[in-house]
Amino acid sequence: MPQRTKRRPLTLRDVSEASGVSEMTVSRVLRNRGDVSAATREKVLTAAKTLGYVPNKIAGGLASQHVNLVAVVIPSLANLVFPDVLSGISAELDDTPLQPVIGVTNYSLSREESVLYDMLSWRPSGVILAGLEHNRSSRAMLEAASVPVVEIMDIDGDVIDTAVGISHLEAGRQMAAEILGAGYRRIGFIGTHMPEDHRAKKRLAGLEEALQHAGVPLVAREFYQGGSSLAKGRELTERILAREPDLDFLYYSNDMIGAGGLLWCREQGFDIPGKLGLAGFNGVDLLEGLPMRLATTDARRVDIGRRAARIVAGKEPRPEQGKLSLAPHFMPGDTIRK
Amino acid sequence: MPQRTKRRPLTLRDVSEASGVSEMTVSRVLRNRGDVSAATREKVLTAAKTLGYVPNKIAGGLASQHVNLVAVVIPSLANLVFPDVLSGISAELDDTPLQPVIGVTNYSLSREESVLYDMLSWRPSGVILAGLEHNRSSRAMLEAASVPVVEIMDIDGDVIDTAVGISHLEAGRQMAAEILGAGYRRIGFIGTHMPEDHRAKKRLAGLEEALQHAGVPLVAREFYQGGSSLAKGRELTERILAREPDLDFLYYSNDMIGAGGLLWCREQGFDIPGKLGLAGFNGVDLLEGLPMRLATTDARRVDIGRRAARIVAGKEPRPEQGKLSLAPHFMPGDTIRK
DNA sequence: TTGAAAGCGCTAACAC
DNA sequence: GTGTTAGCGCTTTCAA
Repeated sequence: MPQRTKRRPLTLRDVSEASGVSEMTVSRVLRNRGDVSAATREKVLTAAKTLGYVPNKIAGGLASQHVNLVAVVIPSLANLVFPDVLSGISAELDDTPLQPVIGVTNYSLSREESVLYDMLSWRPSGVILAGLEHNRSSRAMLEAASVPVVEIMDIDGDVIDTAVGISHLEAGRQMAAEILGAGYRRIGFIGTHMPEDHRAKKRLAGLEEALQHAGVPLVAREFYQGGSSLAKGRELTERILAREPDLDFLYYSNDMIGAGGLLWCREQGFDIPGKLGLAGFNGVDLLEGLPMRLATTDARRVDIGRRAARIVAGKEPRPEQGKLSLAPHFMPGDTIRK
Repeated sequence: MPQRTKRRPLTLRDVSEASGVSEMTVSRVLRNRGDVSAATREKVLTAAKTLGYVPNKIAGGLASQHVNLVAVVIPSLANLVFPDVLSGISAELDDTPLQPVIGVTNYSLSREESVLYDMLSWRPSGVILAGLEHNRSSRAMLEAASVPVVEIMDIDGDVIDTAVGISHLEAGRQMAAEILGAGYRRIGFIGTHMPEDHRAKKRLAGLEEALQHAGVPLVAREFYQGGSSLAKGRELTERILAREPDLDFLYYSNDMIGAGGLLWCREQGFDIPGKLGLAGFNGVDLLEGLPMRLATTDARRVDIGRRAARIVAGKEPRPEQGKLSLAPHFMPGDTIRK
């Protein structure tokens, strides 16, 4: 085994010495800035490659007073929706110098605060974060950061700088219209325990508002804690139907539990969508390939990621009033009567 | 709208002036280093909070010559397995000063190289990256970085510094033993097109080796490109059974396509596990809640994340030979005969 | 087209 | 327990 002395990390100076070109010019070459003759350029590039030099962005960032990072703060990676948002962001950032850095809050506002603090201490060029609900310190930090801040997923509420998302209130209303239009009248809702999930809460509010407007009460609600899974969907569906056997429609707060409910109902021999209609929310890919396609609302996740990234990157202007509202898109699937 | 002058970002100096304490002592307080009297401490903290000061880690990192970041490089976030690995990493890093920074390669070695280059330019304290297959430049960079490098998921191959994972060869052999032990003899394999997926390739090799050893040939293979989904699983299952209708076992390279196959086979009325056995790989949560539990191998994702993080954090020593091998765990489910 | 000087905001090392 | 000094590795600015 070779005696592996702990190398001093390489610096610009090493490349400068190896190439016989000043540090400044080496720096120019490595960043493609300013005019450098082809010959010097070549020398520098060769030297850098030979040495295996990797520039130190810490020093660079300090000197230039800016850093090409975009802080992206989301509640969870386990939730199927966020990878989609991230892929939209990456796609749009790919042809810019900006790079996303992901932080995860686990749906906790205080964790969000500390994640933001850590990320802002790297002085990113922009921030993208999920939701409009943040604690006071987080809002203060974001305002003090004086970089673009884009809140995503939701537009129903107060915006710090810019919001890109759908109206979940509207999504709830839209679903109510579809449910009522299809003739269902005894409707139940299944969702996460509310304090944590502001967007589901807004959808429920939109649903109830529209139902009430039509004189149709929401018959039952069932809430759960923790992550979503097919198993949870089965369990909650069984429970709500045990309590209220004559329900004719179940609106789930996400596709995963909706799919679990769907599988369970089919096994029980329910007539879907004839006697019982079902709908979820998000429009995740997972639904393709289930025995029946669950009705759902496409929450425009990839688009949201893209547009947010475009705004942070300066590819498109900040929308008027700071809100960019995308339209939630109802997808009928096979689990709601035509 | 208030005239919002572009503020100069706050510095230590501002806190120093506001509190009447030297910059150095302010720095000490903010980092909990060295002895500072309770009184000064209080003054500093108050001043910092009032101003809304967020330390500049770029400057800090440059001065201290180190940065509490761990680069985590994975192929994809859409793949259900990586969020699990990441949660293991986070869990173990949570009580250390280290923070994970995620980079995504989209299963491309050249993209891996550029992601590594970018991450190493931040001079992280350690690197965790998926797989043992990297291009020459990537290996060179990692070796030159002189920080702990932990390759995860796989241990069948050459290690740069440390590897934490399971043997996929062994997982394939183990599955072969289970399949043969249950009496299946006409076995097919369904998986991703190989060049991209080294670990699936190793499982297939392990499977074939063990089958061959028992004098049982692998009857059919079906490969696909792109992401995994239930729909893809259905499609491939239909195709392989159209070609080879007398197969009595299907081994899938992951649970998602396995689950799709399972759903399809049930709809076709196949007798599972009687006439046809099925197994996937990974042991993802998704499987709970399907009509039948797919047989699978638990790939120890969370444990892998934890152990890798522990090694990077110095909580546990680098294993001998640089390889930490966890045992893949067969889970029979309901789709293989007892 | 190239180079020299100054300094980004913080912390290590040492003095008091 | 607190302060002073020097300097981390780059880029900005300006001069040549």
